[in-house]
Amino acid sequence: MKIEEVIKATTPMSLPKKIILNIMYTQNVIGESFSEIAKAHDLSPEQYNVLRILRGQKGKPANMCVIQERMIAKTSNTTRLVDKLLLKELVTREVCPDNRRKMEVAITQKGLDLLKILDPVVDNHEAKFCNNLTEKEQELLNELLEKYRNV
Amino acid sequence: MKIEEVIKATTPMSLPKKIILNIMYTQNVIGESFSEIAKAHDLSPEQYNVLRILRGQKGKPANMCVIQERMIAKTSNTTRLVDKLLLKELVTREVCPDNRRKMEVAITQKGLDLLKILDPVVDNHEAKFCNNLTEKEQELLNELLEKYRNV
DNA sequence: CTACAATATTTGTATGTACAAATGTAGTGT
DNA sequence: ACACTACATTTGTACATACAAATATTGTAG
Repeated sequence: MKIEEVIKATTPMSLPKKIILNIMYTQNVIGESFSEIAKAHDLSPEQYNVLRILRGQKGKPANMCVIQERMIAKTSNTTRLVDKLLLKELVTREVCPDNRRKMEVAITQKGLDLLKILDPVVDNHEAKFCNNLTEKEQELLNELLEKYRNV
Repeated sequence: MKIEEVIKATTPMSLPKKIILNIMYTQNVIGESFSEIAKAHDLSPEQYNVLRILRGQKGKPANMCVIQERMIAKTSNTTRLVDKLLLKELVTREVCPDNRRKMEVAITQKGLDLLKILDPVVDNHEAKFCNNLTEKEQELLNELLEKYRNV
């Protein structure tokens, strides 16, 4: 469906407006699809995101500001996200011995196991949207998005 | 900046994953930029969205479900969005005489005036991101996004 | 006409987000 | 040592979102 039909526009729109709406709406479609996946395992998308970042640390714990800077939505409240993950025993949180201002957050085995289960589901979710595009088109889309974003 | 640098990825990612993260992150960048614009006029992005939909009605009032289906984020709570706009006297809300289950929401002159002020700012915001792309590339990006989304 | 399903909207509740202020710790200059 | 600034995180508050349940109205089958 074209974006004009999605929002049932009555008058023609400029190309820049169509692109913006298309990106906003596409993100929404992706986000809702991913929400379902995460929710089925009692995670919010942002909680999943934190777990993924912690696994990327390969054993090393991450402190709060490291997590924050690696998140997609930079304005999330990391403290409360980690609180929720703690309750589910998917992460640990300890004061950093070298610098007591910092916290060391690490993923637990239970957290790693959960990610392992989710991996193929997430891969499939990511691949699903690319089904209609050739490899060449995928590369092009990726390049255009980066060019577009870097104002 | 490439998306790998944005999220400071340590290991290489698949193209489908890069595209998804790129769309999510780009939406975030656009959204935060637009939030500032809306906020400067005491509107949330979704409140602006409702006003824009109501103006598109060209005088005809819209009922709640019409507003809902034209919004980008379909899960917003339209009742409470309209509540906020009512308080600012940017819209009116009345029971529909033909069907008392429905509400008729219409934009006021004050609302139209506000949109008029915002129009050039929003146009500029939309155009800004396209600056790096040729007309041809813009068309291509738009087409690829629609192809991508329609799973 | 009555009971029941369908439609349109509102409300309640839990959760998430945005942002400012507060807290606690570390580094720096005097 | 002292005051001061910078840093890292947490907390408070208002607002937004997700989703189920409640309310009110209309349409419909028997």
